[in-house]
Amino acid sequence: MEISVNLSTRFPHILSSPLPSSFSAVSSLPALRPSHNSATAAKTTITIVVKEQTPATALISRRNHKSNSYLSRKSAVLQVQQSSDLASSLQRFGGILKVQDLNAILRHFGEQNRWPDLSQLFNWMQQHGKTSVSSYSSYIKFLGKSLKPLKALEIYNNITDESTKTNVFICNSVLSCLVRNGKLDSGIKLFDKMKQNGLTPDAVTYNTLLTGCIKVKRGYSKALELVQELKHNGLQMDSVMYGILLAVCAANSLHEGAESYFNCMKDEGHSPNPFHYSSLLNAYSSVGNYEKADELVQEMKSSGLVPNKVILTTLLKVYVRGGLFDKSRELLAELDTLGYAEDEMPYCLLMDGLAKAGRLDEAKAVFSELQEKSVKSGKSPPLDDDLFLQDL
DNA sequence: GTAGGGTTAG
Repeated sequence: MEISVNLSTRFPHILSSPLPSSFSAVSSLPALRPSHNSATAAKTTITIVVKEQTPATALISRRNHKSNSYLSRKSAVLQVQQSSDLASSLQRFGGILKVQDLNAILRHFGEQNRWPDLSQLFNWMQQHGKTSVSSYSSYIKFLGKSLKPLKALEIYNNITDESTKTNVFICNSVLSCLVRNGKLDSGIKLFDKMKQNGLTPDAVTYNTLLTGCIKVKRGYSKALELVQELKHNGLQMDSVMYGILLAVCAANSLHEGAESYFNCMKDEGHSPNPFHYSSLLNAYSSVGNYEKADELVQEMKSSGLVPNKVILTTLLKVYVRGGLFDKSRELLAELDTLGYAEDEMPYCLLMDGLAKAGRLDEAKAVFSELQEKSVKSGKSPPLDDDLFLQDL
């Protein structure tokens, strides 16, 4: 079938109107671009060949339409991401961007640590009603990364919709933000409120809070309470959870507890990874139990894992704590050979142990060795949990 | 079309 259309009037209208869905246009639309020279344009007759739609061509048509729309949105996403003037580019492209596109830009800003752009975009999205659960969970996560837990709480507290406020992704994101910034007590208090409001916590929720127990006073007992609660809620311990618990035990010098979790984990069929091994080793270091440490490293090798820098440094710590200074020096030499002694940590471990044992000359000798090499150092201390409780 | 993970020093 072939029809002729006389485009004598109202070009823009014709061009902006979609063809009936039962037809697919074969002609090239750019040829229809209206001319400002109305004298010539008015006489233009264009032949459009149309074919009856079959299910197959209908599918292709939909795909092309979807693809074109996707491409233009994708282009707009890039324009906004690369724009030096976010406000004007949002004004220009914001209209065609879907919430998922804006979320992608939001994540991009977050991954690039572009904090001012991140907040500006989120504000725009809120003002234009273009947010979803994902927008909140991403934005709050990045507020945590940029050390702005108060801002995250403000965003969360301003959510009025009940189901959004108890959405597990958003709740986990807020709790993670607090824990990441050293606010475990505030996090646990907020967690209780969230449950009262209807949150059903999942394994991620508990792992998030358990992580906060590692570097905190009374962390072990808090962790035990959380474990009891998650089991009561029918959730199961997983490999990650065991990893966190081992770290909690190690941080509290509880080598028996660590051993017990390690064995439980294996009994339940989880294979320990280097993180599990290093935490248990670290727990052994608190009592200088080098026999068990050596045994564990052997077991690790037998399972096919190669001891890495952290494992060997932790083993050094065990030897030092156990007073095995000759063995320690041998291991330090091995670390050096492997290129694992480029920072000051292993030297500090050995010097500290020697000094505490009153072997100052030997400690000084290690210090001289350290000075001869170009070693690196540096790490900032974490933040304190201060006035957060009163905000909750 | 979103959230979470554990390791080494003082």
